[in-house]
Amino acid sequence: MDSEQFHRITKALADPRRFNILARIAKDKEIACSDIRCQVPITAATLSHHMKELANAGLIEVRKEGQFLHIKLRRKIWREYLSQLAKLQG
Amino acid sequence: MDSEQFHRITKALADPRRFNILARIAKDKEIACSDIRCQVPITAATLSHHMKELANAGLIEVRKEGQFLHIKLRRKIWREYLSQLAKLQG
DNA sequence: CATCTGATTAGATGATTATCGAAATATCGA
DNA sequence: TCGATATTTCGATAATCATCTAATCAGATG
Repeated sequence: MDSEQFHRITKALADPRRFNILARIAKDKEIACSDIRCQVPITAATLSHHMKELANAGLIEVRKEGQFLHIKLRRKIWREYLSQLAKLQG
Repeated sequence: MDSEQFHRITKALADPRRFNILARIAKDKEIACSDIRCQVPITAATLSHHMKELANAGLIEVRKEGQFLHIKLRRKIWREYLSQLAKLQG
């Protein structure tokens, strides 16, 4: 993972609301965007914005099925991010 | 670690310059603020600001000795943060 | 005491960004 | 085709924040 992506991820996590959304995504193998909206009080516009940030950071995989978006955590990237962070410790 | 501190940490890491400073701190057992300034091009005011953010997040321990500040990574906190992050993975 | 050096504070500026409402786009079902 | 639902885009606003300069504080040393 290059340092650019690393920092994009770090910034993507920095907003608490966005982090919580990501945590929600991580709970399931896959979740629909509309399901997230049922569980988190948030406007569609704002959720769309956060999704774009998470996708931009490479943290999620987005699959479109009809009207719906299905979201998955990219667990391999997440593990890479964690091991990158762990390097700080020496 | 409560969620408030967790989010303070994620925000503290979100600025690349500040993250790099933290990484520099982590490299040594302890480092003087003035040494950091020799190694990173940054004004004293900005460095002071970043130190405050890192301290506020609980990531560093600050020891004053005469005119100098000596900075240490709080490795226990860092480990706690990592393991908190790892919980996302399930 | 005068001065130098390290660090903080205050105040200002510019950039980024989270948020929303409204309009637009897309897909489905009747 | 019409209406309902899901999502995106646009435009605006408000808040946050990184950065700097200048001024100040604190400790060391002459």
